[in-house]
Amino acid sequence: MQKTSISESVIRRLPRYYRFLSALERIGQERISSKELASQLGLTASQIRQDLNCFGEFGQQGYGYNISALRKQLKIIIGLEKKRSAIIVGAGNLGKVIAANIDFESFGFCLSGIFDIDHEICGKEIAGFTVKHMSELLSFCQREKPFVAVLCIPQEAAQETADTLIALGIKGFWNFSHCDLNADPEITQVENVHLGDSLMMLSYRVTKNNK
Amino acid sequence: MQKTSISESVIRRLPRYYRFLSALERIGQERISSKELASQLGLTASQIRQDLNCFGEFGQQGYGYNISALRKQLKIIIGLEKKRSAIIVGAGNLGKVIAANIDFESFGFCLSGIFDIDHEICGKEIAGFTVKHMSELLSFCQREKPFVAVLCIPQEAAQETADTLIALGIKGFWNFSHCDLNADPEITQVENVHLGDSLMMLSYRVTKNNK
DNA sequence: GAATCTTTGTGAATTTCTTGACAAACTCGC
DNA sequence: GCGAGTTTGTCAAGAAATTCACAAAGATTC
Repeated sequence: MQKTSISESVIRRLPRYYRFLSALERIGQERISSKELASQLGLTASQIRQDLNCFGEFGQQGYGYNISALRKQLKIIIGLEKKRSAIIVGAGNLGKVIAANIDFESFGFCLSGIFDIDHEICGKEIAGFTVKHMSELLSFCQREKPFVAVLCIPQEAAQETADTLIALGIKGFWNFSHCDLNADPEITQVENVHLGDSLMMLSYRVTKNNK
Repeated sequence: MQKTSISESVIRRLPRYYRFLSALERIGQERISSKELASQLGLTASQIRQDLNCFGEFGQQGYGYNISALRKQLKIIIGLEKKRSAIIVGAGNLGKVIAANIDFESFGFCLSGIFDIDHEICGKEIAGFTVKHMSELLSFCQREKPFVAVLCIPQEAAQETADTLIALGIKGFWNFSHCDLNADPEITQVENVHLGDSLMMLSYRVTKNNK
């Protein structure tokens, strides 16, 4: 299906396509051409066709793309039809908000546990889960085999915790810990979220625009 | 100072450089070569030198870069020494966490107000601010001239609210509203944060890696 | 202070990404 | 069911980003 190794640039655009097609499907639209899609997303038609063709031929000449069929394909490509077990490590402010507000099911995961090192927090209930202590990680992982971990811990602890989790079989990290994790990309995938970086980019742009 | 228009790819790397140099400064390191920096960041030395040279000549042959001097320059380039007024619009779960956990001062901004449309929420105190009702936006903006707005509202309301804020003089958006805002890039800067997209990219990668 | 070593800044080469162009294939209206 | 109109998939051209390579300049050693 996949023609050759997919570039980062293409991968970054996939969620946007998926999101947009979902919105179109919701309002009941049936078909769309690459040209129309491009104009709505601010891209070129050529780029969209090129991107989609990395994964297969989903369109039809003279017709365009069937929105719900294409969305379904993208869903499979991105892996969203899976329900991979995810745990949250670190139940501070951020951990809590993520537990309560991210609909993991929509993104190919299913939340299966929340852990923290602080005994004060353990035992409390968050988003329907009782927070467990980190010392229970080993037995939990052996039993439940979680696939990914959401790291919401201080950066000092992040790499060490990540290494432990990798040893316990974790295959991916959604990392909110203000640092860039090291992990063998053949084995473990890392998606770093740096809100600070994002805010700095905004700062750069408004600065540049208002010199 | 700036040689030519800076590409997106370079801009995306700037915060990472800044973050890393800050960490080096904190542990008391004085100098670093592009080679060493590259190996620690997983980039090439050439790329780092090329990137930095977009903004000036900060290094010295045979020595490398002085960490605290370079950090200071980056701070200016990114605009972090400014203290631009920022407001949060939408004081739900996400708005609250951002208000409480983002150190705006470190990123070139200074939080000056929090707004919500829900009368239940207005009047409550968050991060030292009393939440104001949206109807007070006009007079607040005329008085305080906030520079950027953090949008933490449902996507249905996002574009309309953004348009209102642009009319009130807002020059940048840090947009958490699950949609891509439209705005004239000559006037208004938009930094969209899509946690869902980020999680989808993780899903894609772990899927691909475990077929 | 001379010789060697290190490292920058930069022009050119290379690689990657995006856009343009068009034949082939399908749709749609009559 | 025919002809005009659309739109795809793809190859090639063009643009952009990254890497290479090296002269020039300062650091370091003896």
